[in-house]
Amino acid sequence: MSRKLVLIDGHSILFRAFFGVPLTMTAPDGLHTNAIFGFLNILGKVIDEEKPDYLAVAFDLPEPTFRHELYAAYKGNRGPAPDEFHEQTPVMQSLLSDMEIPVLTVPGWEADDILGTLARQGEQQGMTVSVISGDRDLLQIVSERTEVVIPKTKGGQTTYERYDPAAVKEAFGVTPEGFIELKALMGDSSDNVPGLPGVGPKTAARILETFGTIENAHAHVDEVKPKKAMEAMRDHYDDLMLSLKLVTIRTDAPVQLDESFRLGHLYNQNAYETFKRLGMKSFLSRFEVKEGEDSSAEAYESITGPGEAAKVFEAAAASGHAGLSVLSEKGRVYAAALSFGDRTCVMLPGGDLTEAYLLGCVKTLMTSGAALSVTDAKHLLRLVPVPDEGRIFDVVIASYLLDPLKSDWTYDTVASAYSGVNVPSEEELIGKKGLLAASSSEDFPEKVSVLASASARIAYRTEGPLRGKLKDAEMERLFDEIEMPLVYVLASMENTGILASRSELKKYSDSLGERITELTEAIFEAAGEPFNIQSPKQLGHILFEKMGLPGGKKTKTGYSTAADVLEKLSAKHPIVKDILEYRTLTKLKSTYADGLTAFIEEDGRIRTSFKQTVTATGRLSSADPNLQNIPMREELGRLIRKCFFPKEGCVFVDADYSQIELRILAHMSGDEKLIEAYREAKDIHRITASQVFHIPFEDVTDLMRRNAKAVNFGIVYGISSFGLSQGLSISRQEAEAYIEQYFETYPKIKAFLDGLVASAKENGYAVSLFGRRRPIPELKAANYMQRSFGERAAMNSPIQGTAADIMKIAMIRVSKRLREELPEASLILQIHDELLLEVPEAMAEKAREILSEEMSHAAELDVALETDSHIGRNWYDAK
DNA sequence: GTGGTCACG
DNA sequence: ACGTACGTGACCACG
Repeated sequence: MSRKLVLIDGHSILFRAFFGVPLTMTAPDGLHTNAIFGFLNILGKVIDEEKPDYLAVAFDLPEPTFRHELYAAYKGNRGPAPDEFHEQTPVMQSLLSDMEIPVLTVPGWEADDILGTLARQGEQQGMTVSVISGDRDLLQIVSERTEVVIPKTKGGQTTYERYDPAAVKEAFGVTPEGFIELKALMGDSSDNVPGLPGVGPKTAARILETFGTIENAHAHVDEVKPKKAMEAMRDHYDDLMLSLKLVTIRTDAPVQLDESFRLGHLYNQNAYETFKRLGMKSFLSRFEVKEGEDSSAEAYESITGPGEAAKVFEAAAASGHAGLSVLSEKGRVYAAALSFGDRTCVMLPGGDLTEAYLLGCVKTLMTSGAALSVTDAKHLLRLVPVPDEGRIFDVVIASYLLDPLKSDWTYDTVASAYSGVNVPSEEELIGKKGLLAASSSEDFPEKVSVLASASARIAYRTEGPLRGKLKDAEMERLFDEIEMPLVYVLASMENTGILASRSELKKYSDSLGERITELTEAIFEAAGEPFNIQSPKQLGHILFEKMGLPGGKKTKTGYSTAADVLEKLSAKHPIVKDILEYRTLTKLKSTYADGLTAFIEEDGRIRTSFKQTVTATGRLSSADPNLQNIPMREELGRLIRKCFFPKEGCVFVDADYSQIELRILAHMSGDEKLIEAYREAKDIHRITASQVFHIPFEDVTDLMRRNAKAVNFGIVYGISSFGLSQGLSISRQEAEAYIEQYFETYPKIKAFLDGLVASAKENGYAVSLFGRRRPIPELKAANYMQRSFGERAAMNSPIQGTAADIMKIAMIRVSKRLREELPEASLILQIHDELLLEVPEAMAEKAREILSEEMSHAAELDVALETDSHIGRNWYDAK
């Protein structure tokens, strides 16, 4: 069986549906949904009957295409469709996207061209193709492998007119290619094609039957009958040729049929929510699970006694593989669930079954050697810290690796993506405020049981498919050898936390407060009135309207008051400097001094949450609070770091990679000159300046070095002359010259970056050295800005992603070495290229050796990975 | 909830 | 002509 491609002419089907379904149908918000409803009915039927392997829908853009411009003289007589129709088009497109169906629009190209192009590509790839359209305009692309299907609705029954080459011949007396000429002759008023005056379908068919082609008919124009047609052809042949061009569907549109067209999970969580929002209840039955029902967990067994629980845990261990979910908050257990074989068992602590007993069972299971599937391994490991020996598979992390652009993976979204079932989300069950807040409600036991059992069951069920997908995507090792081992490290880091001094933060905050008061008074004085300095709107009004400073407007909402704008104004009026200082100080006070104080727990420590499934590139992120953006660049802010200190008897040991991303670039590009520069182990920015500007190393000025450094940054970010000009405050032309000189000096880097973009365009994703993928859908965008962004991301992601991979490897190895050799030392923070340890003072040097060694050797590249390390009594001194 | 701003790598 | 450097998270104002 060859693969089946179904292509849908979106506008024409939606338009048909609009007139086929009464206009009375609306969403709760009043949006008409009749056309959407009709479209979905047709779509459902098409999928059931055609059983496509690949599916896409093409739409016209509202902009004029070149053909319309070409024939601007002819006024189309297609009456404007009502607003009730137009309002449904974007909603339809977004719903299709939710259903993971590619929606194709290309500026300057009509949907017909997109469909024709994809149909031909499908044929070339050996597929059979069905094009679903509401009209016959597409009949010319019918071939041995491509049919056109036109749905007809009669009395609520949908039937199909199917056209293969024979059916076209039978209905119109011409071949599909001949259909082009037929249409050119007879014209098509709805498409602004004039045709020959006085020539209708009959005459047109007769001419083609007699002469075969228009060209041949023209060659024998005297023989063309009737006379009227003869004269028309003789006098309007040029117009006819234009018509021919106009009606020919092109097959060279800039679209590419690939695996992204494969039919996926139409009825997923996103689509479910959109259907609900649109009030289209009748489609909800297509989802495997209705709201509130949880067939994925089948019926769960409630286990109430310790003996019974122990047996369940034993049975789960004996089965070799189980899904496990332990719901807990602040160390308090609310439920545990186990899913294995066809059983799903839920245990709520209380009565005979104590929390401690349950935790004992969980721990035994985790160290039993059984394979465990979970939806939040880090949470489990924080509750039950076990050494990295078990076989734990976190289905959320696996889902993230497969689609890192979706940053909010949770068990319910994993369920809809990889098991095809829909389960209620945690928020739907217990609300946003957490388990403790929900525990007072009457139906809490049922809700928490559903939550735990669904989570355990989903984990158990989706591990298989996810592992298969990881393997297909060549990310199995990344998952097994980096991401999962890292979870243990992160759990331990989070549990450890970092000490922060309440009193020092208070002192710092108060001193900022005093200065802020002074500045506020000075600013009000200068402005002549009090106002909210923190409101960009009010500030813009004062500066640019009342005080008349030259305000280059920037944002959509009004004047920009961003620091780079204000800095240019700082010479014009003293108030500007005060405002900039006010900004800095209030930021430091509210976000850091006061903000962090609120996170200090009873034992004096702050525990951040390291997020492993958020970034597009594979980096970690830190939240609640974010400890990865503690001030550093300015001295005043940097002082906050003195408020972070190690516990009694300990010191901080800190190490950071030296220009890891540039070194990765040198390695991956294989550029000998850059590699050699690193081998010489000199100041890399200075070397770059010396090589790019052809100046002896010793003669490089600070300005040259600064420029070279900015270029190096730019290269890593995915260079653009505009970006570099911004970064250096120079003209675009100068920036362009720098880039050109840089690429002349390091030709392999240019080739490497070009290759990254080409490869990402071909595959749809960028890849790191360790196989981490980052999809870049923007590369296909018609919009220049979006596409350029995609190209920069294609250059940056492999570099940033590789750096993230290497740091993760280093963390795993450092953690292991410390556990074996310095068990009293703790890894406590990661800041992208930096690690911070808390170490008993006597072992500081040893810890520093381990840290530098493992970071440097986390990957063996063609250039050494060097680190800078420090020891200090607080974070400020350790940097 | 979104946009503007700014802290970090 | 267009108008951005890559990757994050937190706070504030405002509708």
